[in-house]
Amino acid sequence: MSSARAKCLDGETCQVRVIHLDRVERALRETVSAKELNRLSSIYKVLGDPSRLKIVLALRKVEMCVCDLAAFLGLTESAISHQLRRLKDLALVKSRREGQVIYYSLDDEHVAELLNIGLAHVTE
Amino acid sequence: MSSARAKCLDGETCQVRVIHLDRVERALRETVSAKELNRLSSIYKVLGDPSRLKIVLALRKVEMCVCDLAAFLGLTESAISHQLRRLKDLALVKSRREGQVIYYSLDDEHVAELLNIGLAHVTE
DNA sequence: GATATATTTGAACATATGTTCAGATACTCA
DNA sequence: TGAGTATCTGAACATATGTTCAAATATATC
Repeated sequence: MSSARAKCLDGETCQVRVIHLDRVERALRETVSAKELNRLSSIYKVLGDPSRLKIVLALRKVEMCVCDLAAFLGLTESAISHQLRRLKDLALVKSRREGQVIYYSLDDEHVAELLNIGLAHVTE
Repeated sequence: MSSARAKCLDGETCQVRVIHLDRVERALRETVSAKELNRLSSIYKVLGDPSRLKIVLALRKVEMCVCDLAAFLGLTESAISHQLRRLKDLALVKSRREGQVIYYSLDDEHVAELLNIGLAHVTE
């Protein structure tokens, strides 16, 4: 239970204060891969902006085009387009073209589920 | 299906291009309250930082103190403390004191669930 | 009470982020 | 093909963010 010196993550010895070396080592053993961690944090981060969150919450109900979303949010169509691209890059949103109009909607049910869990946590 | 002029959100007439006025109006009707939207985006945002996400993922398994987490993440104890405060402010994390040591853990099952849904989405 | 330890705080810095503006694309329909 | 419309792009700006450093608290132990 007393303080101890531990090895750094990179293996070199350094001065790191640790109280529960066993817990730290266990956490290090059970850590998710850096790739998964970054992908997951990117997903949360992209939902962490009020504008983008408002976009995906709206798309939960009905697919919309850029100018609809711009009117809904009160933002520039350019701003919406930028945000939609970020959402699309992370596969949270997908698009389909119909004539001149591009319709956006949630990519799959996982995204809706992620939003619903969050909403339940907030509205209860 | 053709373009139209719509009223602004504040009721004043302004020049906003809209293709599907019905969808925009429906979205406006079904929008979540600003308070809930902000709270939800704050929760996602706080999980959107890799360091904080790593912290809560670790706390999912075992409670840890500041210096343990600092060793685990390879960050300053001060940095960890700052991040833990943000997590605590949003009620994602709770703490209890035992002697000189303050132990941190996830606040409730909702948080773990939110993380598990995300992880499932990423690791599948 | 005084000392030691664990944690917190506030200021400061560099970096990242969201939005806007102006202009470029992509596609459609006549 | 050419005009018209919807969307996208890149640069620029102001603001927000994460980390560190130095110093302050708070608690426990002697």
